[in-house]
Amino acid sequence: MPDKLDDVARLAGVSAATVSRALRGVRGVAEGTRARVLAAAAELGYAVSPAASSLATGRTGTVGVIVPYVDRWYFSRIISGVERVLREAGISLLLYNLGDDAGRARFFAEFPLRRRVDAVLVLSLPLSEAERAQLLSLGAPLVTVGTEEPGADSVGIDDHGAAVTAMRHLVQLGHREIGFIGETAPVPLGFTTPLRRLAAYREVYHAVCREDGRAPEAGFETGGGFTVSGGEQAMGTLLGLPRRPSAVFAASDEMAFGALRALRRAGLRVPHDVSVLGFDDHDLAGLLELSTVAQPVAELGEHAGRLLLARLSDGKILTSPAILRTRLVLRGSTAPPTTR
Amino acid sequence: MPDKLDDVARLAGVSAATVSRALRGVRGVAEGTRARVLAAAAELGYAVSPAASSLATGRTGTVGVIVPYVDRWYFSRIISGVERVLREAGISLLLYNLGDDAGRARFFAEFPLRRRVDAVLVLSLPLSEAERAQLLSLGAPLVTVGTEEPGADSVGIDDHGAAVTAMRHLVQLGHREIGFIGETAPVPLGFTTPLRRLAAYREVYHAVCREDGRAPEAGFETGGGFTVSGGEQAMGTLLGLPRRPSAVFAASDEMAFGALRALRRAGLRVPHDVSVLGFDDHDLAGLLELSTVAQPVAELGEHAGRLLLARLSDGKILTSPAILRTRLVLRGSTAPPTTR
DNA sequence: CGAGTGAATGCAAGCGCTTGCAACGTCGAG
DNA sequence: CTCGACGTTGCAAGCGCTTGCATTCACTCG
Repeated sequence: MPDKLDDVARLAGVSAATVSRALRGVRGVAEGTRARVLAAAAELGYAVSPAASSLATGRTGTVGVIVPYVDRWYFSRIISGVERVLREAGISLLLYNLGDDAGRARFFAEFPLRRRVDAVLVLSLPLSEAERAQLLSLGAPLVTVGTEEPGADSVGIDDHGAAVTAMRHLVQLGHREIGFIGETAPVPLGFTTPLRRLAAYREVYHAVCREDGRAPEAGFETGGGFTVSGGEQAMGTLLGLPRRPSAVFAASDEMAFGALRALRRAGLRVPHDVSVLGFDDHDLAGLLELSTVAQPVAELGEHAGRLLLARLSDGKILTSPAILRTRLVLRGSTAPPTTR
Repeated sequence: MPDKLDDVARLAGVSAATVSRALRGVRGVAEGTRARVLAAAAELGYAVSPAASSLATGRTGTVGVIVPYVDRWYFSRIISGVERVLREAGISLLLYNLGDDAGRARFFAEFPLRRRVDAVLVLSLPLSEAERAQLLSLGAPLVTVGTEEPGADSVGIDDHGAAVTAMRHLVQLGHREIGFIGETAPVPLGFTTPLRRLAAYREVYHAVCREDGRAPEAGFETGGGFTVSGGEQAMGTLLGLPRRPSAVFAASDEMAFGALRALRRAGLRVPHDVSVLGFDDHDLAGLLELSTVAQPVAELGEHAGRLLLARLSDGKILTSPAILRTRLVLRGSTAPPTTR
């Protein structure tokens, strides 16, 4: 039984319509009246009912954020960034965590954000034709981070370019035998980021092999599931190979951490025996002296938030995706190979 | 212009009232009718408008989750756990990130969840009298994780007991000079968890000092802000002390990680020169061979989710908080002190 | 001085659902 | 055969806002 618009109206001595207008700052209300209304509202501690307002206007003051995982470093940072800018704009954030293919299927089947949000943000998730259509059918702006979708604004980094730079660094150090830890097909949830990093790896590694006049080692491409333990296993696989790589490029720092562990357990020293290069610049990368590709994760989130706000107010969609800069951070895990 | 209840009603050849009842599974609708309605709704891809429904019933199908940070390991895991169980129950999660005191003040001033949620979950945040009153004034169930509040259900761990166990482990190994890395007053956002762990530290450490007939080193209590870099600095402080501790108990793994780094930089070996014990069992604790107190973070979140659902359906509040078990995980960062 | 103008305000009709109550069979019991 | 009970369904009144349109009023201008 909280107060309603009418209570405020009565207290301020005006009609409900005027209160509504005054509270929302709509023009057409005399200054004095507005002040009186505001005072009355403050006195009663009144706040409009989002449900009623939403029913009347069709707007919800809420955006839906769809994430594959919330408890991974990358995603939690992005969410944090988005949340910050939305909160400052007075917009609430409805969080939907997919988790896996089943969760994803359920989400799109039930589609809980129907009529619940004014805009949607999708993180790192390439959409199927049907999913995109479904999302767009909401008639709400769609923004993506890390993927590009027709009809959506997007922010991201140049995954391919960044990975090529990373690989070139290893090559320049003198490495010719470079392993990769990423994701093996089928990639969970259809992520394309791992594929882009893999493609960059291949491009550089295969070029090196061509120069050396030999075939690329097929076994050098391993999957680590973007987790520490996955990375550890993948490194184990790499170490079991007849021809061992002298350097490893991991598509995420967390996998690189796992690789470091596997190496340590195997009694190998980094970077003396094997160089390791990661991707992300995770909080702990510095701690572990991991060389890596830094990407501005918090900024990605904030930028996405700003894109949402922009789309919410003017609705225009940017023609090209915003690409944020990455940079190679060299620490102690990469060095020239030692001849063995 | 999505379909509305009436469209479904027309298609099914019944009244809107019947559709409403059929869709929600309310008793009092003939089986055949219900089937027809469901079919019609499916055919149109109809879904009720949450706003309208909420306006009519007063329920929102949403719970608000208030967190101090989303991008810290502990919180992101909890959120993930909560989200999972809520999602399975078809409930949406509105996320509010406080960030700092200013954000907290703003949150309670604007109080955006007023009339937006059916229940509220507060993570790790001790509430002021006023804040608690404000939250309870929503008339919605309140659940907390990591704190206890009158009028709220809660889940947590036995921080004090767990920390005492951790400290005793160090003592049993033979350590008498034990440093602490936690939070120094004023604790940000008024967290009490750091204080409980500090109290446990003192209890054990002071007892040891009494046995040895000497005064506790005041400088042994340092603050690391629950971050890696904070932990690193704190360890630096500890190392600068005239009498250096032979073991350090960090109130979080992330601070322990920082401590490890400071030690490595100082050229000291763990556990040979200094033992380090953390708290959390962070994903990377294994990687760094950190001995720690494991707490079931995901379970805390899931339990909180279940508590919310229970409160949402029957409204009864548990008399006592649920305490989940912790356990000491011994890895390679703790060992008996070496006489120097 | 009257008509015209524009700003400020109020009226009332929705927005799309839920739900108490009435209406309408149908059926079994008396 | 009548009546009451019961299971189904529909009616219509909200739920608390927003907003197009009408109204009122104070001015300005010719």
